Amino acid sequence: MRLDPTLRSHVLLFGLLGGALIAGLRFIEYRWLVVEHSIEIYGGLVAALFAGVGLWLGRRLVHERSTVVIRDVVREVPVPALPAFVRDQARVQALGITPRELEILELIAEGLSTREIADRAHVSENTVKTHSGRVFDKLGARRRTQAVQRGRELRLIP
Amino acid sequence: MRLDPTLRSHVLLFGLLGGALIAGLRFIEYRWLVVEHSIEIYGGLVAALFAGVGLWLGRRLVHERSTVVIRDVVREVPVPALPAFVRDQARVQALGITPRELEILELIAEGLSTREIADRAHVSENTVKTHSGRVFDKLGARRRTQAVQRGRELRLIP
DNA sequence: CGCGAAATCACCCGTTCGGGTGACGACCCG
DNA sequence: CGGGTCGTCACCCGAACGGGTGATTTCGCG
Repeated sequence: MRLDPTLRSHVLLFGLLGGALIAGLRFIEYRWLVVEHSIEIYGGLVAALFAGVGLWLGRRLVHERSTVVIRDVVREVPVPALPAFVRDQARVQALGITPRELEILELIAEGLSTREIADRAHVSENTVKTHSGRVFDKLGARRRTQAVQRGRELRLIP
Repeated sequence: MRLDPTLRSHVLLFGLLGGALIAGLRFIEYRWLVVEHSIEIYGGLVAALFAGVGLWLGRRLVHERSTVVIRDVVREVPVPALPAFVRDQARVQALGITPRELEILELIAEGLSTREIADRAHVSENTVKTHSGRVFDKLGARRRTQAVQRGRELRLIP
């Protein structure tokens, strides 16, 4: 199992935080204890600090970034991590949608034309049209956009 | 400014946590300090505990609940927080997309046909076509589905 | 083996879409 | 007042789409 860059950076982050924690604790220990400060203040500070770190990490973990290109301008935009889309397999079967049909539906949702889908899926345009026609039928959709809409709300596609 | 129930419960939660913290600290102080334990262990425990609490809270805050009705049974289910869609107004302006165009884009995203959009917006089909054409242009899209795709990833539409 | 489901491709035909151009009124701003 | 933006509508035309029918191949299952 490989570590992707993001995960690795998180691990690295934790390591650094651990190191900083140890160092910080030692420092605080010497500084504060010798001047007879209350253990409560010390504990409270540490607690607040780490609650904050936890909060920050929590938000960080559920956010992603993605690059988009518009008019030849590449930019990186924060995107709310749609928490790991899970297909409603039960509904797929209930509607009798085949894997290939689902695949074509996904490509449609990506905004591709029939020709582009045909190229990407290595089939003829006619084949794409039959697949899409069938999936429209099963979804009760009359248009591509409607099929995509339905597909989303039925959790068939992300 | 009114406090909605969710926010109020969060405030309450924080209050309780605060109380528990104080009590816990006192308890630990007496228990541990008298037996001459290391301040580092104590601090580490508190830190870990509150990092955990922070993490938990962080995840909690970005999740919503919504009521759904399935076969006449109302139940409250956790929902992967679609963090209350907020339109990227800056990008709307940057792309020079007008309110009307945005409106038509939304209706397209709902899977409506040109005719249906015309009816819903109380304008002629031709008008819808000019609006959609313009918005396609500004989004660099060639198809409805592509426009919807771009609109979503740019946070122009939900 | 034969049946059915899935995938593939073809052809036709009517509708919808996208793209281009032009035009007109309302409104705001300098 | 004149220019700019926005919204509205029209017409045209080629490309894309959807809907229907039919046909072939492959594959698993009984």
